[in-house]
Amino acid sequence: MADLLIVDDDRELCALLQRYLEGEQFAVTVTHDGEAALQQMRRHAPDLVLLDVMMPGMDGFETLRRIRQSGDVPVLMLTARGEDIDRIVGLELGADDYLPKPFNHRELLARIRAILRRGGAGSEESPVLEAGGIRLQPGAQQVTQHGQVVELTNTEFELLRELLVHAGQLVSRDALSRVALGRRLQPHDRALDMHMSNLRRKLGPDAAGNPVIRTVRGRGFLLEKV
Amino acid sequence: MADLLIVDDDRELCALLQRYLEGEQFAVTVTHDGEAALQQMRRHAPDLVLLDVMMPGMDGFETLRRIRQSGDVPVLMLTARGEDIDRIVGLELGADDYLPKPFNHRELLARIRAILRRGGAGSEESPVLEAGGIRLQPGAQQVTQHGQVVELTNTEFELLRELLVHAGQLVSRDALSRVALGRRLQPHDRALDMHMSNLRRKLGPDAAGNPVIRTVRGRGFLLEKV
DNA sequence: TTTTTCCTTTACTTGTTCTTTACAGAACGA
DNA sequence: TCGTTCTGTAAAGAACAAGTAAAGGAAAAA
Repeated sequence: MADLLIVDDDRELCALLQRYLEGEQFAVTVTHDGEAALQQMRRHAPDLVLLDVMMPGMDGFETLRRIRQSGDVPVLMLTARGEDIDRIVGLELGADDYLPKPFNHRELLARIRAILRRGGAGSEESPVLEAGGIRLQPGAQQVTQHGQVVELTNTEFELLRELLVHAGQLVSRDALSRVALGRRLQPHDRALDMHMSNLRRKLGPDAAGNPVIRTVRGRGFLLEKV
Repeated sequence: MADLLIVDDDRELCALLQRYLEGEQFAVTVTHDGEAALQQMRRHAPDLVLLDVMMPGMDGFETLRRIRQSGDVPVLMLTARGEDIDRIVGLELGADDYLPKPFNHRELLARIRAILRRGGAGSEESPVLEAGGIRLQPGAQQVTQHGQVVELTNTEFELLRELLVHAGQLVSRDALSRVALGRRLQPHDRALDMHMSNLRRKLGPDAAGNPVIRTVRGRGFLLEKV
């Protein structure tokens, strides 16, 4: 199956990941810094790189830049928080996806498979998401609704992205919080609701006057596919 | 059904949990420290481990680390609320979920089921259930009857789901109570009847004027397959 | 620096949902 | 038939989740 290269200075985490991913039938190589990663890649080109952002020495961004100079292998960034996501995923650096730490291993697996599935050769722009008259271009960090540009903040963008990825499907509050806010949902944390509120205000109701994003009380939200 | 392993030094709590979960048709094994848990797992691999964090001797973190060295059975951590939650759930330690103590049975049950479901078959999209002109889409959290959307509360939704899963077959009152309300049916507990009543009102009678959900006195209910 | 933008928190409001209580009618057994 | 038990449902209220205005705060931009 596919060759993965993990780059992370946390050796314990690497070992854990390696064991888990090997159990999933991947061939896994591990390095603990950017230099070693680049060397390893010269020896053998992996199908996908899992790259930590926070590393001593050459950090994830710099490593990614160097990786990009020599090829277009798909890269999945492991980030500490929700911030900097645009720079990571955007064209500027050209990562294929990111996953905020801490993440669930099943989630990681899903993303790895998604990346491998969609490109093989990578280098393609992440796919445009579209549903209910809303069009989201991940690379351009831009959203249009019926052709009109909608200005969103990063958090709103991530929220909408997650809802679009699962258009028509329920997305739990916790999942949204983790993806957009980079943390698990705490009791009494109303930040998610505020972002949701702002997002809805910017999107406005659909043709029938209903909100585009449906609330499922006690469970989460979902974007109507229409 | 599924095998659970409970690891907690509080024997009283263990006994309580065991009784409850066995009532829910789980096969439950109990150990009171990490060593015993690992031994037990070597004898027989459970489908899910409920692991207390605070234990004398090897604590929950260490036990989890050891569990992870030998496989990736799902683990639900029982923890005091507060810090470390990220470390617990994140990949660093690799728990699948956590539940702050004290917790109620219903919540525990929901989380256990969620973990087992997601691990079971990578079932991203659960199948649409259909019978008697009623169509229930679990992912979209939506029910339609003859094409018309029927607005249901979560409890009503769970009741209907259970009836649809066993369409044409008797479902006991106790089973319904446990699935939808998260508790055994108590004497004089009329909540289930109220939800049934509301559900029936929302669904209305079928073409022949009969209720869609038939009562079997002293036993339970069943949804006519038609 | 100041300004601006964005995220989060607080506080309040609203509306929904679940449960309990109470009573009436139906089904059952004797 | 009569009394008992079970079920249906109306009504009330308790508990709770979600929407959002406004203010505080932090970080980026000017």
